[in-house]
Amino acid sequence: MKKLERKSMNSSQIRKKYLEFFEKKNHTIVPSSSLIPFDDPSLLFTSAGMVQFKKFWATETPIPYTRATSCQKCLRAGGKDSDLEKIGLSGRHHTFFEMLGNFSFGDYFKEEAINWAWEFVTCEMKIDPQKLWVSYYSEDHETINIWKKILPENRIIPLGKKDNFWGPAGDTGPCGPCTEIYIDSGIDSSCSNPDCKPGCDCNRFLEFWNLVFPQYNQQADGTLLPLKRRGVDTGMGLERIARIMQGAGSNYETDLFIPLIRKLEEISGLKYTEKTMKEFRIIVDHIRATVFLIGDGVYPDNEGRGYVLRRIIRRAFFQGTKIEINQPFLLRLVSPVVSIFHDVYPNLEKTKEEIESVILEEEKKFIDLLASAKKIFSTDIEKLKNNIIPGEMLFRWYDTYGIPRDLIAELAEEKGFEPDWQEFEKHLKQQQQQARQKSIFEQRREPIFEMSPLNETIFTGYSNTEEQSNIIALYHLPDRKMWEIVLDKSPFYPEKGGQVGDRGIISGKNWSFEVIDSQIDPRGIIYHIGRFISGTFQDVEESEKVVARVSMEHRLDVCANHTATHIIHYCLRKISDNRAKQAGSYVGPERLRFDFIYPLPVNQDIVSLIESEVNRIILENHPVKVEEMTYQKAIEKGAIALFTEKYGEKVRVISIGDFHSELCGGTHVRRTSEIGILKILSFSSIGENLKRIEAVTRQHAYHWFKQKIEILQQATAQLKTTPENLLFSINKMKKQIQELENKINTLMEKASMDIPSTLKKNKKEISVKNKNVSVVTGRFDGLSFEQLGKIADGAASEITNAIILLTSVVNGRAIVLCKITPDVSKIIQASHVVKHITKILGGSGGGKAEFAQGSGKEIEKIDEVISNAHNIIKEISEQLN
RNA sequence: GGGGGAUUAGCUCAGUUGGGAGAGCACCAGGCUGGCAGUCUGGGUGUCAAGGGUUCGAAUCCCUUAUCCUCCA
Repeated sequence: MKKLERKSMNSSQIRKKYLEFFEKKNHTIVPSSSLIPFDDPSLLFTSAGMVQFKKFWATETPIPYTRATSCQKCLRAGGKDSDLEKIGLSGRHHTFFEMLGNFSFGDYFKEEAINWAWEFVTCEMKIDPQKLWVSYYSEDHETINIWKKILPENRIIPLGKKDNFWGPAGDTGPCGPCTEIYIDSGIDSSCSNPDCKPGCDCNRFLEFWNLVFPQYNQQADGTLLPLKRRGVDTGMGLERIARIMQGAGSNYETDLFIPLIRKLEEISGLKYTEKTMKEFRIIVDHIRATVFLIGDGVYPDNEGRGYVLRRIIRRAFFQGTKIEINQPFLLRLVSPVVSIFHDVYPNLEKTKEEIESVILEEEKKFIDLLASAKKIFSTDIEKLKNNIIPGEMLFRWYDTYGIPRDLIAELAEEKGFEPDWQEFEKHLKQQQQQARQKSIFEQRREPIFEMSPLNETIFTGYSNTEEQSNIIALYHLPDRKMWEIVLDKSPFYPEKGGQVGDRGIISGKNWSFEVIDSQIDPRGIIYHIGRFISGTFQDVEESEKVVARVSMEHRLDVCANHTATHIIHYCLRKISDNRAKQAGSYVGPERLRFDFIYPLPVNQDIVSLIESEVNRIILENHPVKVEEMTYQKAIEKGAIALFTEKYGEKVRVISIGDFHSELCGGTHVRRTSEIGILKILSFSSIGENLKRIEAVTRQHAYHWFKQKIEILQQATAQLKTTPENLLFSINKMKKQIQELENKINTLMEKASMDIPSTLKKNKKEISVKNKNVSVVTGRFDGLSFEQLGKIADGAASEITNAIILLTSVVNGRAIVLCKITPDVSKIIQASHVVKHITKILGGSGGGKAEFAQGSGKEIEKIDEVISNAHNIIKEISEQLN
């Protein structure tokens, strides 16, 4: 066997060889960034190695290195590039995977990139060059000329824009041609097409390395301008190269997956065979994604990233039910995943227990959902007249209740029903279109002018709140009726890390502009959003000199709340023995919100303990220090980091006194006493183990106290007492009320003894449709509907064949209530009587056969109506005939 | 970001064209039993998520907000 000439290599060795190879070529080894893109809300997850370097190509601001190499953890499971549906069907796609890459930012280009890639594959990996094919973008002549020097032309395949032209990531930005390297796994795995070659969807040619050459900058109008800092961006899936190096049939039969498959065999009692392959693959793929997502701080949720995680966990669990596992089991796969990766990603070991408990909770919830799904299915299906389930019903199950399609299909088959999937797809498509259209509409932004290229805004707001700068772009936001200004230098802090964007004023020669929000984009450009308060957009000149001034009041409030947030975090950790963990925060000018994971029950005592601790620290007037240092150094010094990793730049560390420090990009007060005072307004549980504290500081706290004290003063004034005696007075009053109520009840009971005699006095016998009926009337002013109803009930239990008609005057209106005993109600209905009577009284009403009510405004007619009731009722019954 | 659904007693949930707020469990009181387990009798403990509107009358219909579930992006 010739295959054995190449030595099998495990995945750790491949990672190491790759990074070392490029390090020798003067690349800086950059650690993998988090799966959650740092400062990039446009992207759901890190989906490629280049994500953390994106802005290095787009801008011309200084960068720490021009060559980099990394092994990046990636997730493609939601948003723009999702592979979720492909998992299990192919042996080469994953939701979570690792991508090896080398990058050039305005340094080397196609020639070196291609030659080094070839050298690595053939010399380091020792792959037989005869088996390698490549593809290139058909219009990229540079690339084909380089390849021609390396391998015969019949193994160099041109492909179109769809396959071999990359980007831009959004509508604008860096993009360029790419070239891909494939391995031919032999004619056996080919499709039947004799013309089979790279680009074909069958299994013969496996693409494993994509070299992208960002060289253009796409403009909003679609034109391609040359990129000044053009470069190289390559990506090789670790799972694919491992498969090749280990001679495996698919990515799943490598050392990255085998231990997981073995464990799953043990749990399910089934073997990994052709029959169970799909389920096994989906489960082991998804558990990796789950472990890494939770490890990077994502929790199951009903929107955004958390929602993607929830779907992944549920899909995996559902596959489990197909191989007859019906209890929580995914958590048992966490340990094997951690064992595979703990060398490369040591933080997994630390969060392992938490990952397990989050997964268990989610599995339990999903089991509940499946149970309720079955209930909904059987109730709805009874309404059907034939055995076809309409698409609308299918869609409602799926869309509203989240019942998985597969489950619907299973249940339907079990009960012998036929789902109309075609109609279902129509509904789904309609929803997709609607969502897409709406989201495009929301983001309309019309440029008035825009300097090119647009560079990262220089942020000066840590030290200054006022800045002389130049205006380099102006946009109109027609949907929000607002404008956006971009400056070359800005003191405005843009919204990030939970802290809201600064507000303030930008003034030019003939205009001034109120900034109500500041935002930042992935390129680091700060947008000042707001309205013109004098002048209009036509008065703004390109490159005009302006003065940008941040609102001090706004900034100070925000700073106080941000530092207060850190102190709350510190106190929570102290009280919980470091078990509390920040899950998110909002730092605005009026209030702050702090969400955290806390595995213990929290009661009011703990909340007030936290509040007094925080205020003690505020009063102790500790200095708040800001330092810049490397990430490594910060962690060594014990700073708390919410985001696990970030590329080699310096990070900011905020320290309070000598007891707490935290990585943070936000703005803070200089000493804790500037916070003034902190009041916790609410403490609530917002989910499984997830708690929320809302608090106010500075004048907002003062106003809170002031308002409460005013209420207290009003209350004491009303009760003619002092705050100290307030509780005593209230208790006394309560007792008095109780006594009074008892008295009233006694009186009512006495009075009600008279009611039957009153009613009897007013009883008249009439004949309706040859049936003897007693008409009983009464007027009890001041009694409510409810009380009249009770009287009517009492009367109805004593008199047979009765029509009871009661009235009263409440708030100047005549209210009417009618009760008719069951046998009589078949002849004449209470609602008819009430409608008729209330009409006479200038009102209306209605109800059911035995009971009805209504009201009218002409109270002077009540007595007449009552004394005439038996006649009126006779009339009604005759009309009905 | 855009849809669909939900929110009713401590918990799980019913509530029909708008017409008197309900069930089971839990809870409280009393009885039976030597004690426990148990059981019988009695008791509803409620801002129908919040606010506004329509109506003689709203848990129910309309609008706004909050929270949760779910689908799509």
